[in-house]
Amino acid sequence: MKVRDLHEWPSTPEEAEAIQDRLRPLLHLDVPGPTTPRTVAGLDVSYAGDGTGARLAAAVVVLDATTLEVIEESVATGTATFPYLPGLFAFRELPTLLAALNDLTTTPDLLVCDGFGVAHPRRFGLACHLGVLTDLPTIGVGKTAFIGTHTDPGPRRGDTSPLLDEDETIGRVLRTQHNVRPVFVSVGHRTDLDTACRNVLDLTPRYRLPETTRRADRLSRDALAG
DNA sequence: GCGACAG
DNA sequence: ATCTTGTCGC
Repeated sequence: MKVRDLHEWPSTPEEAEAIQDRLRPLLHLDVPGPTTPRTVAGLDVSYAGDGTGARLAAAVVVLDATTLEVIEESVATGTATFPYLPGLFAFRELPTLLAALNDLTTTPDLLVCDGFGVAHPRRFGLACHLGVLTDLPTIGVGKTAFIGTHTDPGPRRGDTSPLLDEDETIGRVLRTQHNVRPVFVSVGHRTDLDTACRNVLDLTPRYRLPETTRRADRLSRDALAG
């Protein structure tokens, strides 16, 4: 599929933050999202090593949204060119993820990202960045808290509580399985929070994490190994 | 000023 | 993310 060019690349955290601030106005937020996507892609990255220079493998797995069967897979390997800094996490994974997306013959109706969308210090997490670069609907599904405050949602699958930053709703804490630790859902691009949570529930018939990310996680892990 | 801090 | 044994439970 076609991906927007990565024209400039930051060499300092300050430049990275400036890029986020410059791209943020390109987001389409609170527009109706894909309620019944035909295909959904999961993205994930595995690492070998630490800091800059770590080897990494980025995987994209496209599933049929109805049957959850694999339609297409893509993996790319590379080297981290940016250190891990909370809030700038995307700059570590973006180049390799885009390479994997580029090799896709399919154009997914929705991208499910590891991490956050607008639930981010500058409202521009990985899911937002990938959304602007692909112009596809994207959502972020985080496994642990980042920014914002929340109360625990009820114990049943489908229970939610708002993720708040002051008075602003930046995401939703969503229980995907009964009595299982919830996930953090936030919108990235071209969708709304209700649709995003609906999509995540549709992708979690059995496990805590979306089937898309589980598949991508395995694929990226295997790619690093052999 | 001191911690906390997506993956 | 990754380093890591056994263990409890469906």
